Amino acid sequence: MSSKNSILAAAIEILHSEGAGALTVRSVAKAAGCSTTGVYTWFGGKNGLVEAIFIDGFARFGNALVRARKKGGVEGSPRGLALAYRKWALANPTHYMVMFGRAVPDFRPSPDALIQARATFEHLVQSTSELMQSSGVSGSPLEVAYHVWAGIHGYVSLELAGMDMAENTAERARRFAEGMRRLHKAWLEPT
Amino acid sequence: MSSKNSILAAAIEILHSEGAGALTVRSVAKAAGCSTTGVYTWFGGKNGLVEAIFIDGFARFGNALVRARKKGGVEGSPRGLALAYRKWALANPTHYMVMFGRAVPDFRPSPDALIQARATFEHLVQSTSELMQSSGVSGSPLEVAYHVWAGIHGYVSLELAGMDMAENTAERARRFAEGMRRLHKAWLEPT
DNA sequence: TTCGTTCGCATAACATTGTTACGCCGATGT
DNA sequence: ACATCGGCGTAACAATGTTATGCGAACGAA
Repeated sequence: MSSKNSILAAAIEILHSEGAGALTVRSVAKAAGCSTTGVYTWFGGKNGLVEAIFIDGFARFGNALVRARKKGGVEGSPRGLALAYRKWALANPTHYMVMFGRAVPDFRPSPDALIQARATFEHLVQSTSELMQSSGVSGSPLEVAYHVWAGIHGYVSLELAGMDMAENTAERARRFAEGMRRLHKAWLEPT
Repeated sequence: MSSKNSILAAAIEILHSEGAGALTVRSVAKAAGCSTTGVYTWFGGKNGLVEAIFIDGFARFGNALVRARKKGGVEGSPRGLALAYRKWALANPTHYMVMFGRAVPDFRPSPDALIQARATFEHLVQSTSELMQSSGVSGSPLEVAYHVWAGIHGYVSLELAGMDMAENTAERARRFAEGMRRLHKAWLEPT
Protein backbone atom coordinates (compact mmCIF):
# COMPACT_ATOMS: atom_id res chain seq x y z
CA MET A 1 0.00 0.00 0.00
CA SER A 2 1.31 3.40 -0.94
CA SER A 3 2.12 5.98 1.69
CA LYS A 4 -0.81 8.07 0.58
CA ASN A 5 -3.31 5.27 1.01
CA SER A 6 -1.95 4.16 4.35
CA ILE A 7 -2.14 7.71 5.68
CA LEU A 8 -5.72 8.10 4.48
CA ALA A 9 -6.65 4.71 5.93
CA ALA A 10 -5.12 5.61 9.27
CA ALA A 11 -6.95 8.93 9.30
CA ILE A 12 -10.31 7.30 8.60
CA GLU A 13 -9.65 4.68 11.24
CA ILE A 14 -8.96 7.40 13.82
CA LEU A 15 -12.00 9.39 12.72
CA HIS A 16 -14.22 6.35 13.18
CA SER A 17 -12.79 5.12 16.45
CA GLU A 18 -12.00 8.36 18.26
CA GLY A 19 -13.92 11.09 16.47
CA ALA A 20 -13.05 14.27 14.65
CA GLY A 21 -11.49 15.84 17.71
CA ALA A 22 -8.77 13.19 17.80
CA LEU A 23 -7.98 13.60 14.14
CA THR A 24 -4.63 15.40 14.42
CA VAL A 25 -1.79 15.42 11.97
CA ARG A 26 0.47 13.84 14.57
CA SER A 27 -1.92 11.04 15.54
CA VAL A 28 -2.49 10.19 11.89
CA ALA A 29 1.22 10.19 11.12
CA LYS A 30 1.95 7.99 14.11
CA ALA A 31 -0.79 5.52 13.16
CA ALA A 32 0.44 5.46 9.56
CA GLY A 33 4.01 4.89 10.72
CA CYS A 34 5.50 8.04 9.26
CA SER A 35 6.27 11.54 10.40
CA THR A 36 3.98 14.56 10.21
CA THR A 37 5.72 15.67 7.04
CA GLY A 38 4.16 12.78 5.20
CA VAL A 39 0.75 14.34 5.53
CA TYR A 40 2.09 17.52 3.93
CA THR A 41 3.88 15.66 1.16
CA TRP A 42 0.79 13.70 0.09
CA PHE A 43 -2.12 15.89 1.07
CA GLY A 44 -0.69 19.38 1.39
CA GLY A 45 -1.83 19.70 4.99
CA LYS A 46 -4.67 18.78 7.25
CA ASN A 47 -7.23 20.42 5.00
CA GLY A 48 -6.19 18.28 2.08
CA LEU A 49 -6.35 15.18 4.24
CA VAL A 50 -9.84 16.04 5.43
CA GLU A 51 -10.90 16.67 1.87
CA ALA A 52 -9.67 13.19 0.95
CA ILE A 53 -11.68 11.81 3.87
CA PHE A 54 -14.68 13.78 2.65
CA ILE A 55 -14.43 12.38 -0.87
CA ASP A 56 -13.70 8.88 0.33
CA GLY A 57 -16.74 9.07 2.58
CA PHE A 58 -19.00 9.84 -0.33
CA ALA A 59 -17.45 7.01 -2.32
CA ARG A 60 -18.12 4.50 0.47
CA PHE A 61 -21.55 5.93 1.05
CA GLY A 62 -22.35 5.71 -2.65
CA ASN A 63 -21.14 2.11 -2.73
CA ALA A 64 -23.46 1.20 0.11
CA LEU A 65 -26.37 2.67 -1.84
CA VAL A 66 -25.30 0.91 -5.04
CA ARG A 67 -25.11 -2.40 -3.22
CA ALA A 68 -28.66 -1.92 -1.99
CA ARG A 69 -29.91 -1.06 -5.45
CA LYS A 70 -28.12 -4.02 -7.04
CA LYS A 71 -29.91 -6.38 -4.69
CA GLY A 72 -33.12 -5.29 -6.37
CA GLY A 73 -36.54 -6.05 -4.99
CA VAL A 74 -37.46 -4.48 -1.70
CA GLU A 75 -33.89 -3.56 -0.81
CA GLY A 76 -33.46 -1.74 -4.08
CA SER A 77 -36.73 0.13 -3.76
CA PRO A 78 -36.77 3.71 -2.57
CA ARG A 79 -37.75 2.44 0.84
CA GLY A 80 -34.87 -0.03 0.87
CA LEU A 81 -32.52 2.68 -0.28
CA ALA A 82 -33.66 4.94 2.53
CA LEU A 83 -32.97 2.18 5.03
CA ALA A 84 -29.51 1.62 3.54
CA TYR A 85 -28.90 5.37 3.73
CA ARG A 86 -29.81 5.56 7.41
CA LYS A 87 -27.94 2.39 8.22
CA TRP A 88 -24.72 3.71 6.73
CA ALA A 89 -25.04 7.07 8.47
CA LEU A 90 -25.68 5.52 11.88
CA ALA A 91 -22.77 3.12 11.39
CA ASN A 92 -20.45 5.97 10.38
CA PRO A 93 -21.66 8.98 12.37
CA THR A 94 -18.36 10.83 12.55
CA HIS A 95 -17.71 10.36 8.86
CA TYR A 96 -21.24 11.49 8.02
CA MET A 97 -20.71 14.60 10.11
CA VAL A 98 -17.50 15.45 8.28
CA MET A 99 -19.44 15.14 5.03
CA PHE A 100 -22.56 17.05 6.04
CA GLY A 101 -21.94 18.81 9.31
CA ARG A 102 -18.77 20.87 9.55
CA ALA A 103 -17.23 18.46 12.05
CA VAL A 104 -13.77 19.83 11.22
CA PRO A 105 -13.54 23.58 11.82
CA ASP A 106 -12.24 25.70 8.97
CA PHE A 107 -12.65 22.87 6.51
CA ARG A 108 -14.74 23.63 3.45
CA PRO A 109 -14.82 21.15 0.59
CA SER A 110 -13.40 22.52 -2.65
CA PRO A 111 -15.79 22.98 -5.57
CA ASP A 112 -14.31 19.86 -7.12
CA ALA A 113 -14.90 17.83 -3.99
CA LEU A 114 -18.47 19.09 -3.85
CA ILE A 115 -19.06 17.92 -7.39
CA GLN A 116 -17.81 14.45 -6.52
CA ALA A 117 -19.99 14.49 -3.44
CA ARG A 118 -23.07 15.40 -5.38
CA ALA A 119 -22.40 12.53 -7.74
CA THR A 120 -23.47 10.20 -4.96
CA PHE A 121 -26.85 11.82 -5.26
CA GLU A 122 -27.11 10.25 -8.69
CA HIS A 123 -27.99 6.90 -7.17
CA LEU A 124 -31.02 8.42 -5.55
CA VAL A 125 -31.92 10.10 -8.80
CA GLN A 126 -31.67 6.81 -10.68
CA SER A 127 -33.82 4.96 -8.23
CA THR A 128 -36.30 7.83 -8.20
CA SER A 129 -36.43 8.03 -11.96
CA GLU A 130 -37.15 4.32 -12.33
CA LEU A 131 -39.95 4.40 -9.84
CA MET A 132 -41.49 7.53 -11.32
CA GLN A 133 -41.53 5.91 -14.72
CA SER A 134 -43.04 2.62 -13.54
CA SER A 135 -45.72 4.32 -11.51
CA GLY A 136 -46.48 7.02 -14.00
CA VAL A 137 -45.49 10.02 -11.93
CA SER A 138 -44.53 13.05 -13.97
CA GLY A 139 -41.99 15.71 -13.07
CA SER A 140 -38.24 16.07 -12.88
CA PRO A 141 -36.57 13.03 -11.30
CA LEU A 142 -33.72 15.24 -10.17
CA GLU A 143 -36.07 17.61 -8.45
CA VAL A 144 -38.09 14.85 -6.83
CA ALA A 145 -34.96 13.00 -5.75
CA TYR A 146 -33.69 16.12 -4.04
CA HIS A 147 -36.85 16.42 -1.99
CA VAL A 148 -36.64 12.77 -1.00
CA TRP A 149 -32.99 13.21 -0.10
CA ALA A 150 -33.74 16.24 2.05
CA GLY A 151 -36.39 14.24 3.88
CA ILE A 152 -34.10 11.32 4.62
CA HIS A 153 -31.26 13.59 5.63
CA GLY A 154 -33.53 15.47 8.00
CA TYR A 155 -34.33 12.40 10.05
CA VAL A 156 -30.80 11.04 10.03
CA SER A 157 -29.24 14.37 10.85
CA LEU A 158 -31.56 15.10 13.77
CA GLU A 159 -30.91 11.63 15.09
CA LEU A 160 -27.15 12.09 14.87
CA ALA A 161 -27.42 15.42 16.65
CA GLY A 162 -29.17 13.73 19.55
CA MET A 163 -32.28 15.80 18.90
CA ASP A 164 -34.65 12.94 18.33
CA MET A 165 -36.91 12.34 21.27
CA ALA A 166 -37.36 8.61 20.96
CA GLU A 167 -37.21 6.29 23.93
CA ASN A 168 -35.21 3.60 22.18
CA THR A 169 -33.79 2.44 18.88
CA ALA A 170 -36.91 0.57 17.86
CA GLU A 171 -38.94 3.73 18.29
CA ARG A 172 -36.46 5.67 16.17
CA ALA A 173 -36.56 3.06 13.42
CA ARG A 174 -40.34 2.97 13.47
CA ARG A 175 -40.61 6.73 13.17
CA PHE A 176 -38.11 6.82 10.34
CA ALA A 177 -40.05 4.11 8.47
CA GLU A 178 -43.30 5.98 8.93
CA GLY A 179 -41.65 9.17 7.70
CA MET A 180 -40.40 7.42 4.62
CA ARG A 181 -43.84 5.98 3.94
CA ARG A 182 -45.43 9.41 3.83
CA LEU A 183 -42.47 11.01 2.09
CA HIS A 184 -42.63 8.51 -0.73
CA LYS A 185 -46.38 8.78 -0.90
CA ALA A 186 -46.06 12.54 -1.24
CA TRP A 187 -43.49 12.42 -4.00
CA LEU A 188 -43.42 9.04 -5.65
CA GLU A 189 -47.03 8.01 -5.96
CA PRO A 190 -49.54 9.27 -8.51
CA THR A 191 -51.89 11.77 -6.94
CA MET B 1 -23.52 43.96 32.10
CA SER B 2 -21.97 41.21 34.17
CA SER B 3 -18.69 39.64 33.17
CA LYS B 4 -20.48 36.44 32.33
CA ASN B 5 -22.85 38.09 29.92
CA SER B 6 -20.18 40.17 28.24
CA ILE B 7 -18.04 37.09 27.68
CA LEU B 8 -20.95 35.16 26.21
CA ALA B 9 -21.90 38.12 24.01
CA ALA B 10 -18.34 38.43 22.75
CA ALA B 11 -18.19 34.72 22.00
CA ILE B 12 -21.43 34.80 20.00
CA GLU B 13 -20.26 37.88 18.14
CA ILE B 14 -17.06 36.09 17.14
CA LEU B 15 -18.94 32.94 16.20
CA HIS B 16 -21.23 34.93 13.92
CA SER B 17 -18.62 37.13 12.31
CA GLU B 18 -15.64 34.77 12.02
CA GLY B 19 -16.99 31.27 12.45
CA ALA B 20 -16.44 28.41 14.84
CA GLY B 21 -12.79 28.08 13.91
CA ALA B 22 -12.03 31.54 15.26
CA LEU B 23 -13.83 30.87 18.52
CA THR B 24 -10.82 30.57 20.82
CA VAL B 25 -10.61 31.24 24.52
CA ARG B 26 -8.06 33.96 23.89
CA SER B 27 -10.02 35.75 21.17
CA VAL B 28 -13.15 35.70 23.31
CA ALA B 29 -11.30 37.00 26.37
CA LYS B 30 -9.71 39.77 24.36
CA ALA B 31 -13.03 40.83 22.83
CA ALA B 32 -14.68 40.76 26.25
CA GLY B 33 -11.86 42.84 27.74
CA CYS B 34 -10.68 40.29 30.26
CA SER B 35 -8.07 37.60 30.47
CA THR B 36 -8.48 33.94 29.53
CA THR B 37 -9.06 33.05 33.17
CA GLY B 38 -12.42 34.79 33.03
CA VAL B 39 -13.74 32.12 30.72
CA TYR B 40 -12.72 29.49 33.26
CA THR B 41 -14.16 31.41 36.19
CA TRP B 42 -17.60 31.83 34.59
CA PHE B 43 -17.92 28.88 32.26
CA GLY B 44 -15.44 26.32 33.54
CA GLY B 45 -13.65 26.19 30.20
CA LYS B 46 -14.30 26.30 26.51
CA ASN B 47 -16.81 23.47 26.68
CA GLY B 48 -18.93 25.33 29.18
CA LEU B 49 -18.79 28.44 27.04
CA VAL B 50 -19.87 26.52 23.96
CA GLU B 51 -22.70 24.96 25.92
CA ALA B 52 -23.86 28.45 26.89
CA ILE B 53 -23.72 29.41 23.21
CA PHE B 54 -25.68 26.27 22.38
CA ILE B 55 -28.43 27.06 24.89
CA ASP B 56 -28.51 30.74 23.97
CA GLY B 57 -28.86 29.75 20.33
CA PHE B 58 -31.96 27.71 21.03
CA ALA B 59 -33.39 30.56 23.07
CA ARG B 60 -32.92 33.05 20.22
CA PHE B 61 -34.15 30.52 17.72
CA GLY B 62 -37.23 29.82 19.82
CA ASN B 63 -37.90 33.55 20.14
CA ALA B 64 -37.82 33.95 16.38
CA LEU B 65 -40.41 31.19 16.05
CA VAL B 66 -42.54 32.67 18.83
CA ARG B 67 -42.47 36.06 17.14
CA ALA B 68 -43.71 34.47 13.93
CA ARG B 69 -46.51 32.66 15.73
CA LYS B 70 -47.55 35.78 17.62
CA LYS B 71 -48.04 37.61 14.36
CA GLY B 72 -50.78 35.15 13.61
CA GLY B 73 -52.32 34.75 10.17
CA VAL B 74 -50.09 33.48 7.43
CA GLU B 75 -46.88 34.15 9.32
CA GLY B 76 -48.11 32.14 12.26
CA SER B 77 -49.24 29.24 10.11
CA PRO B 78 -47.09 26.13 9.75
CA ARG B 79 -45.91 27.47 6.42
CA GLY B 80 -45.02 30.83 7.96
CA LEU B 81 -43.26 29.08 10.78
CA ALA B 82 -41.22 27.03 8.33
CA LEU B 83 -40.18 30.21 6.56
CA ALA B 84 -39.18 31.80 9.88
CA TYR B 85 -37.23 28.66 10.72
CA ARG B 86 -35.27 28.71 7.49
CA LYS B 87 -34.77 32.46 7.68
CA TRP B 88 -33.20 32.24 11.13
CA ALA B 89 -30.95 29.34 10.17
CA LEU B 90 -29.68 31.07 7.02
CA ALA B 91 -29.08 34.29 8.97
CA ASN B 92 -27.18 32.42 11.70
CA PRO B 93 -25.47 29.54 9.90
CA THR B 94 -22.54 29.15 12.28
CA HIS B 95 -24.78 29.23 15.30
CA TYR B 96 -27.13 26.72 13.73
CA MET B 97 -24.21 24.43 13.04
CA VAL B 98 -23.06 24.59 16.66
CA MET B 99 -26.57 23.59 17.65
CA PHE B 100 -27.13 20.83 15.11
CA GLY B 101 -23.89 20.05 13.36
CA ARG B 102 -21.01 19.39 15.72
CA ALA B 103 -19.24 22.55 14.59
CA VAL B 104 -17.07 22.49 17.72
CA PRO B 105 -15.09 19.25 18.01
CA ASP B 106 -15.34 17.38 21.29
CA PHE B 107 -18.34 19.40 22.36
CA ARG B 108 -21.42 17.42 23.28
CA PRO B 109 -24.35 19.18 24.93
CA SER B 110 -25.09 17.95 28.44
CA PRO B 111 -28.39 16.15 29.02
CA ASP B 112 -29.69 19.31 30.65
CA ALA B 113 -28.74 21.45 27.67
CA LEU B 114 -30.43 18.95 25.36
CA ILE B 115 -33.63 19.23 27.35
CA GLN B 116 -33.58 23.00 27.04
CA ALA B 117 -32.88 22.63 23.34
CA ARG B 118 -35.81 20.31 22.82
CA ALA B 119 -38.07 22.80 24.54
CA THR B 120 -37.77 24.96 21.43
CA PHE B 121 -39.49 22.13 19.62
CA GLU B 122 -42.58 22.91 21.69
CA HIS B 123 -43.40 25.88 19.47
CA LEU B 124 -43.64 23.61 16.51
CA VAL B 125 -45.77 21.20 18.52
CA GLN B 126 -48.14 23.99 19.53
CA SER B 127 -48.57 25.24 16.03
CA THR B 128 -49.02 21.70 14.78
CA SER B 129 -51.53 20.87 17.46
CA GLU B 130 -53.67 23.90 16.66
CA LEU B 131 -53.74 23.16 12.99
CA MET B 132 -54.51 19.49 13.51
CA GLN B 133 -57.43 20.41 15.67
CA SER B 134 -58.86 23.00 13.33
CA SER B 135 -58.55 20.76 10.30
CA GLY B 136 -59.68 17.60 12.02
CA VAL B 137 -56.50 15.60 11.65
CA SER B 138 -56.11 12.88 14.26
CA GLY B 139 -52.87 11.56 15.75
CA SER B 140 -50.21 12.71 18.17
CA PRO B 141 -49.23 16.36 17.65
CA LEU B 142 -45.84 15.62 19.10
CA GLU B 143 -45.27 12.83 16.64
CA VAL B 144 -46.52 14.83 13.67
CA ALA B 145 -44.51 17.89 14.70
CA TYR B 146 -41.36 15.81 14.81
CA HIS B 147 -41.89 14.65 11.25
CA VAL B 148 -42.47 18.20 10.12
CA TRP B 149 -39.39 19.35 11.98
CA ALA B 150 -37.26 16.64 10.38
CA GLY B 151 -38.48 17.73 6.97
CA ILE B 152 -37.65 21.38 7.52
CA HIS B 153 -34.30 20.58 9.06
CA GLY B 154 -33.42 18.36 6.10
CA TYR B 155 -33.74 21.18 3.59
CA VAL B 156 -32.04 23.76 5.77
CA SER B 157 -29.22 21.47 6.75
CA LEU B 158 -28.45 20.37 3.20
CA GLU B 159 -28.48 24.00 2.13
CA LEU B 160 -26.05 25.01 4.86
CA ALA B 161 -23.76 22.13 3.94
CA GLY B 162 -23.59 23.45 0.39
CA MET B 163 -25.20 20.27 -0.88
CA ASP B 164 -28.19 21.86 -2.53
CA MET B 165 -27.89 22.03 -6.26
CA ALA B 166 -29.80 25.19 -6.92
CA GLU B 167 -28.59 27.83 -9.33
CA ASN B 168 -29.52 30.77 -7.14
CA THR B 169 -31.29 31.83 -3.98
CA ALA B 170 -34.67 32.17 -5.63
CA GLU B 171 -34.45 28.59 -6.82
CA ARG B 172 -33.55 27.43 -3.31
CA ALA B 173 -36.46 29.35 -1.80
CA ARG B 174 -38.86 27.98 -4.37
CA ARG B 175 -37.79 24.42 -3.76
CA PHE B 176 -38.09 24.84 -0.03
CA ALA B 177 -41.59 26.27 -0.39
CA GLU B 178 -42.63 23.40 -2.62
CA GLY B 179 -41.18 20.94 -0.13
CA MET B 180 -43.13 22.52 2.68
CA ARG B 181 -46.31 22.41 0.63
CA ARG B 182 -46.09 18.65 0.20
CA LEU B 183 -44.78 18.06 3.70
CA HIS B 184 -47.74 19.83 5.24
CA LYS B 185 -50.12 18.12 2.87
CA ALA B 186 -48.71 14.76 3.92
CA TRP B 187 -48.98 15.41 7.63
CA LEU B 188 -51.35 18.28 8.34
CA GLU B 189 -54.23 17.78 5.97
CA PRO B 190 -57.03 15.26 6.35
CA THR B 191 -56.55 12.32 4.04
C1' DT C 1 -11.32 49.30 63.15
C1' DT C 2 -8.62 45.22 61.93
C1' DC C 3 -7.55 40.94 60.49
C1' DG C 4 -8.54 36.60 57.97
C1' DT C 5 -11.05 34.58 54.35
C1' DT C 6 -12.88 34.33 50.00
C1' DC C 7 -13.66 35.56 45.29
C1' DG C 8 -12.52 37.51 40.75
C1' DC C 9 -8.87 37.70 37.80
C1' DA C 10 -4.10 38.80 35.49
C1' DT C 11 0.41 36.67 34.61
C1' DA C 12 2.84 33.12 33.11
C1' DA C 13 3.77 28.58 32.31
C1' DC C 14 2.54 23.82 30.24
C1' DA C 15 1.36 20.30 26.69
C1' DT C 16 -0.68 19.86 22.22
C1' DT C 17 -2.04 21.57 17.84
C1' DG C 18 -1.02 22.89 12.51
C1' DT C 19 2.75 24.33 9.89
C1' DT C 20 7.37 25.13 7.94
C1' DA C 21 12.61 25.37 7.39
C1' DC C 22 16.32 22.47 7.10
C1' DG C 23 18.89 18.72 5.80
C1' DC C 24 19.69 13.81 4.81
C1' DC C 25 19.39 9.84 1.84
C1' DG C 26 18.34 7.05 -1.90
C1' DA C 27 16.68 6.89 -6.68
C1' DT C 28 17.16 8.52 -11.24
C1' DG C 29 19.21 10.29 -15.33
C1' DT C 30 23.24 11.68 -18.05
C1' DA D 1 30.54 8.69 -11.45
C1' DC D 2 28.26 12.63 -10.59
C1' DA D 3 24.33 15.91 -10.24
C1' DT D 4 19.57 16.47 -9.38
C1' DC D 5 15.52 15.76 -7.23
C1' DG D 6 11.72 13.68 -4.58
C1' DG D 7 10.35 11.66 -0.13
C1' DC D 8 10.63 12.35 4.54
C1' DG D 9 12.58 12.67 9.54
C1' DT D 10 14.09 16.38 12.90
C1' DA D 11 13.27 20.29 15.05
C1' DA D 12 11.54 24.61 15.47
C1' DC D 13 7.53 28.14 15.29
C1' DA D 14 3.13 30.40 16.63
C1' DA D 15 -1.38 29.48 18.34
C1' DT D 16 -4.47 26.71 21.15
C1' DG D 17 -6.84 24.86 25.75
C1' DT D 18 -5.67 24.51 30.38
C1' DT D 19 -3.70 25.21 35.02
C1' DA D 20 -0.71 26.97 38.96
C1' DT D 21 0.41 31.00 41.27
C1' DG D 22 -0.33 35.09 43.38
C1' DC D 23 -2.42 39.71 44.03
C1' DG D 24 -5.93 42.87 45.45
C1' DA D 25 -10.46 44.12 46.70
C1' DA D 26 -14.67 42.93 49.25
C1' DC D 27 -16.78 41.01 53.08
C1' DG D 28 -17.52 39.21 57.84
C1' DA D 29 -16.18 38.52 62.66
C1' DA D 30 -13.59 40.20 66.56
